[in-house]
Amino acid sequence: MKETTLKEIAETLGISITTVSKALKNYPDVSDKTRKAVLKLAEELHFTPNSFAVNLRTKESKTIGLIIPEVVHHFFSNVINGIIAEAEKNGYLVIILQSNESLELEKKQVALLINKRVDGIIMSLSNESNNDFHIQEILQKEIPFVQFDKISKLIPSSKVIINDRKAAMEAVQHLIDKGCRKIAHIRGPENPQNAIDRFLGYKKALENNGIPYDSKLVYTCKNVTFEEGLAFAKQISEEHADVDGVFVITDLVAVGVLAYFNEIGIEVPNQIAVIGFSNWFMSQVITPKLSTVDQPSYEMGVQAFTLLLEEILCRKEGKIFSSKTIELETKIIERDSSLKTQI
Amino acid sequence: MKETTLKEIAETLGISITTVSKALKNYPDVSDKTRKAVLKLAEELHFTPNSFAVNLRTKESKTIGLIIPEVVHHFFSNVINGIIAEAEKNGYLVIILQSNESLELEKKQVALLINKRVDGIIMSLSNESNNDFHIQEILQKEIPFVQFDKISKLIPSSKVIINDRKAAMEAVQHLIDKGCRKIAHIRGPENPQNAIDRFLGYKKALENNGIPYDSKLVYTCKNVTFEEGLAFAKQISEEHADVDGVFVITDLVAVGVLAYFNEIGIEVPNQIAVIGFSNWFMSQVITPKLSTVDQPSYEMGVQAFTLLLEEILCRKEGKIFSSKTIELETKIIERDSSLKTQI
DNA sequence: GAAACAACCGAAAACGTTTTCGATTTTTAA
DNA sequence: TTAAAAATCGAAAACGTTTTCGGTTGTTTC
Repeated sequence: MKETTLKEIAETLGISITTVSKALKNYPDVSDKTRKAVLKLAEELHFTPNSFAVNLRTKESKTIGLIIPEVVHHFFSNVINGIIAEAEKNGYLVIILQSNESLELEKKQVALLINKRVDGIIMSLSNESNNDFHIQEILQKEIPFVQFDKISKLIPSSKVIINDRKAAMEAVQHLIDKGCRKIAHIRGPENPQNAIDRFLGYKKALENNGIPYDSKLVYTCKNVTFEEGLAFAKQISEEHADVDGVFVITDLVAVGVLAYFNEIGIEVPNQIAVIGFSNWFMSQVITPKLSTVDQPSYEMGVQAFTLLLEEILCRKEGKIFSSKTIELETKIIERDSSLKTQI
Repeated sequence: MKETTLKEIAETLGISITTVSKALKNYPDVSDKTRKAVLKLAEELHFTPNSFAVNLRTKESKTIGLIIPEVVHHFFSNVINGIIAEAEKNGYLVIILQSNESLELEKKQVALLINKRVDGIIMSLSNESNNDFHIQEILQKEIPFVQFDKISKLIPSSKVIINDRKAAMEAVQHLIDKGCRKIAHIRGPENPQNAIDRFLGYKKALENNGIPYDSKLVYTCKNVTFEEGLAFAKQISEEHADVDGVFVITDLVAVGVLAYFNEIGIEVPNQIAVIGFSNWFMSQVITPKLSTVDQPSYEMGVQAFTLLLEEILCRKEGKIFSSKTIELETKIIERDSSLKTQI
């Protein structure tokens, strides 16, 4: 089960290790004759360079790390998909870790990746996270770093984002256009920038249309789950019988809202219209089909890796790197849950 | 940005690299005094061993590879979750690759992982795959290897599976118990063992109940998608108006079936009952709620890694390894789509 | 025929760690 | 006091690759 090495090839061919290595890497100072011989033998013996040795020598592993809050999540698994695909296309492999929305864990994961000496890190912050020490360490060690989705503006790095504020504004405007006048908002936790931005977009849309903002109509998720959707839908229907529209932080929660409304016989969309966010697959198969905001998740993954690779290559050449932010387009998906037939 | 090395510590302390290394690894032949000094300085300089060098020297990377057909899939992302969690608990990281159900790609991914010299590989085969050369290579190089979910019985390796035949039989029996007498089956592709086994379970259940098997009632998916669910539901309703139950290979397809039946006004479950497989999250939020077979996906991931680790450790000690198969329990989840109120 | 040049090759260092084995010092036993 | 045993240390090899730099041929030019 011995792996073939340069040394073996060199010895059977009666030449030096150096020449073998150069032949395989197409250095100009090796004759065609020996190059051919080396290539032939290498092929026969199924030679592949020992990546451990290559890593040590070149100080790079062609591996990147990805930290996300949760793998089992339609949005994130799509992003993973994009990152893996683009990474592979460029000869990189991806190590995936989960923070489970815990700052504690997130710190540990970062430490693990730094220890592994990955060539770069892509990350969506956990809810509690901000510009903490573990992030500082990444930056200070000049490890290429890209944030996406849940980012912190305080962290100077490349970012791939959407315009959450604008997208939320459009979503709420859509509800208003369909005739809603008293719109509740189920928002995400306090901390993450995108929860804040979506909330601001909600407020702005109301303002644009001369609808007074009422903080009692805003409900704040803690864990952003289906169950919270159920619970808040109950609260809304009990506390504000005249609400005629709900804008929900993400589809998973919105589906909970629909489930509750279905159960107690509140008619969606005519009595209360609902719009979600992210365009999860399930939103098109539930009844009524959920209107939502489409987020280009796969594309976000692709772009995140692309930015990371730029930084990796730039730093490798010793140049100073200046970070970039890419903002991708979102799109309102109109489905049944917001299409009131009567006003 | 220089990383601290053993050499640095050795020089500032005026001792040898050997001693520093031994002190850090608690070798017995270093005095308490020097050990303390080394530990203290290492702490101060934030020393962490260069993993590239460690890999080269120890010939292991504490990294495993995972190849699955598709990340964006409720079942697989749950398995990923279990594998990552258990791996991390044991000091291993996970590289994830997708085969996209393509044998071609799968071969490439295996080659990549072998090249990276991962310590082991966990894999769910693509539909086209069988005991091909790339798998042979894994076994022949004695790389620890575990199959799960879509396995090939021809490949001698550890496996984590469910009893698909039994589970399918129970699912169909459930339909029969609820009053179904003419049951269609939407099955998976020809090749994969679990599609075959579920089909056999379907047949067996009919036989057990004296219901004649009719091959015209069996529809075969190619890509196992929502859209195929829609299409086959249409076919079933048009070709066999008297079908009163459908057993579907997996929830994603079953949801397509429900969507079509909902659309054209076929009443589920009273007119046609439906049961799926895998217990996807979405099956509990659609209308009617989908009855299904619960598969312990997270646990499968945990067990898969556990088996892999066993093999890694066993081989490390040079012992010969004998593979194991773990079969996990499934459970029928009764929901609305199969609970006929009239027969 | 000498000088200049090109073409080809290899020795050796380096990457940073782990581990064997022999050397030295210190302690214990007699 | 001396011999044996224990405690402590370090030199060196090894893992397999990449790359620099100098050396040896052979070829061209005047």
